[in-house]
Amino acid sequence: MSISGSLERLRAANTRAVLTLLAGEGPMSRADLARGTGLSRTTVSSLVTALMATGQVSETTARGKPHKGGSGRPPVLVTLSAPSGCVAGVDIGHRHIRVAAADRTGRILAEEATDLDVDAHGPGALDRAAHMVRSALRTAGLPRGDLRAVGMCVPAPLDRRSSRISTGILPGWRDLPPGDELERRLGVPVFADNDANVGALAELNHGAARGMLDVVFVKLSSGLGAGIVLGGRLHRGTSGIAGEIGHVQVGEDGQVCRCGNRGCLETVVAAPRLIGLLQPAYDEELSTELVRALDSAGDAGVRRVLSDAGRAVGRALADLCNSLNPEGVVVGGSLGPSPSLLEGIRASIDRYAQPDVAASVTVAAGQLGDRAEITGTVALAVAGVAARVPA
Amino acid sequence: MSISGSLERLRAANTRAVLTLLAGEGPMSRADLARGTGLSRTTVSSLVTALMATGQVSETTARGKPHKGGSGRPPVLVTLSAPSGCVAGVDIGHRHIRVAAADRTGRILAEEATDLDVDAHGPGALDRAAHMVRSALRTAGLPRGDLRAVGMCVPAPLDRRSSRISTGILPGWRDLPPGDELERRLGVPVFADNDANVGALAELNHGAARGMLDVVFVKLSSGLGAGIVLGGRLHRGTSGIAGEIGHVQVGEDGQVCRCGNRGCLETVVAAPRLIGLLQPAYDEELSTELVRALDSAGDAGVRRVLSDAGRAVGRALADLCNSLNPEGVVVGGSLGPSPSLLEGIRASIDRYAQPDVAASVTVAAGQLGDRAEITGTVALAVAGVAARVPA
DNA sequence: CTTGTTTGTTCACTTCCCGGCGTAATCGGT
DNA sequence: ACCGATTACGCCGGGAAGTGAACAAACAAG
Repeated sequence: MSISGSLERLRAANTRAVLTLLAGEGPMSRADLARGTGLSRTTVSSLVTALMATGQVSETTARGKPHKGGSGRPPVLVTLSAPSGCVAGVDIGHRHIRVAAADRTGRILAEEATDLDVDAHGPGALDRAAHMVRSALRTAGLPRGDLRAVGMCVPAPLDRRSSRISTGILPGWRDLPPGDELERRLGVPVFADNDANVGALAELNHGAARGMLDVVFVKLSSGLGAGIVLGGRLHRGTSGIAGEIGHVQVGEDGQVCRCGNRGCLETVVAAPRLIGLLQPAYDEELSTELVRALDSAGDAGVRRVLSDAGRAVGRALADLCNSLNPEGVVVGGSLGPSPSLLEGIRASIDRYAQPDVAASVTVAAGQLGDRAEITGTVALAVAGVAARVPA
Repeated sequence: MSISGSLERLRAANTRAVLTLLAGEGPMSRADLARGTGLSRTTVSSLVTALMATGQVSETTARGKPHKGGSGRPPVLVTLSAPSGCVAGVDIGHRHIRVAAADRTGRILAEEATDLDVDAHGPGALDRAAHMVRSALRTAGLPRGDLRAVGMCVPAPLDRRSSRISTGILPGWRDLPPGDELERRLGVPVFADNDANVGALAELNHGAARGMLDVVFVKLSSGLGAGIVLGGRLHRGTSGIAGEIGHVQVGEDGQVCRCGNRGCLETVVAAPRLIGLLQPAYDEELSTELVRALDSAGDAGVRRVLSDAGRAVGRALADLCNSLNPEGVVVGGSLGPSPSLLEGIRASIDRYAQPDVAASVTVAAGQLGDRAEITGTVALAVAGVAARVPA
């Protein structure tokens, strides 16, 4: 009836301490683990033998170097064995679906992508996604039964309470809880979130935001969204729709936005609109990749447009930085790495944010490019599995 | 050499669990404590006897009612004995100093206030504050040696790393770390923070934001600042200067602000400026109190000005709500409770924030009025003492 | 007065962690 | 090649903490 005893919880806590230390630092000796956790060597030994019995860790055959330069018995390194089973990630964009199969450390083993007009109707896209997951598992040589969890993202805010897509941003997805739907199709737990949030998670774990505690990740592509990391954890807000930075109003009489308001920042800086601005001046058909290339090459028109867009985004970010005083701003999405965009953002932050706030924030491009989302969904799935009891 | 053993830490953790439960729920029986903490009655008994030996809790003479309506041995309630020693709070504003002496539960026993031009020079104000603390202790009949810690706030952002006041907002306080200075004068630990932050803490603990996890507390008085609570904890940012909502630019060619920019929101809505707008139309000299009274009485001019100010603030808050998706917005400061101001804020949030964000946020006036800060500084001191080992 | 219920305590037992001792393995010096 | 120094690891006994069962105490209801 009552919760399991405190002593067992203590042991569990110590076990977790050992495992996280091991996860963070890589293979180590028992003695090092003892030093790192503050536990005694005896206890660590006991924990490690228990963990070896359940197969969660194993000893490395390769002997490590003695502790401190000098002599001594060489330690036996104990290493985290890759947990059994696998996970998958599903990145659903406006115009693409991308899936990945990965082991439970987050290493991606197979990947698939399709171009597809996702917006139009949801069920078909979800069928397709489920199919791609199964296919990716096959390519990676993983039996379907090994799948433990799936992470997914959609390019729209997701209400955590109804698990529905908030507001009519994505037509054809009304009243369709994407997580539940995919879960029904695949038969394993699905963790769904917004694309900017998983992007932030990816950059936080493996990208430009590694080690930062307070970071704002902005994603600029078809839309404009932000994933906000505070205290090292994703901030989702009361109803889970935090990060809607794209709907700051920048002009009373601006273009009408899909959200229903007028003059939203998103209508000014979204990639399609920027391309629309530039296209008349170029012969070839522009794409975001081409625009980025032209920017790196120093094309004046592109630089001007991207710099202006950066300034507009930076204006909103400056306000947000004043409020949150973050350590970093990471810019992702298809246009994220453009130098002019970054410069524009930096300039606006320097201009509009408080001097001390501006001085303490780093502005950097995302390191994961268009694979940020899929990396993040995999991380979401890995975290989701780890949160359950390891049984 | 090594850290104290895990077992002792376990007992300490369980003791803390009992204490916090007791602090949250008030006097309870040992059996209830066992149910609440998940520990066994036996363990709780053991912990309680230990706590009674050190005098941290005591049994109430008044017997409680049996657990569930029916019969049974009546429980003997154990209650948190007011911890020995006391704390003090120091609220430093632009034009006043207010101090309070309180017991370690946060109950205020004596209070003093002075009007004083604090901005001009820091050292004098700090001397004065230290003097007032000693005086308040005397009035409360507390020996000076009982003072364990002091919480204080200043009306300016405070850099946590240098513990200095950030930027030249407060002239005469440059390079003067207020916390350290007061600590030197009083000889006990001083925990210093920004006024909006402690206000948020106060409303969170004892006011309008009780029980909320994500709240934005805005303080509108001489300046405009925000204290941001996320996940039930104050968010201070990387360098501790989060919440600078007053320096959102609302007009390129606005008035020059003390922060160095032009057109900051603060220059438009700060109380002195609002009073300056209204004064010409009134015979008597206006004060914030009078303005609030006129607003409640339905004075058209005041309502218009406050409503416009609310809309301006609400505009900035709407953007922040879009980013953070909080549960509540609490408006404090001398003009906080004005109905027109609140209406204006609510209207702007409804207009400019995403519909789902606006729908999930409550806008309310602070409940603590001009005593929010002093309550918060006391809470800061209480928390600061509790964080140390109870020895 | 008896019965039932809830509380709080005592006791025997288990779980867990720690320190010390002994053994294993390697390095550097002679 | 040998020997001390150093580090790593396992085993054993001791101590600390928590738990369940049993028991006395205090009341309400019948």
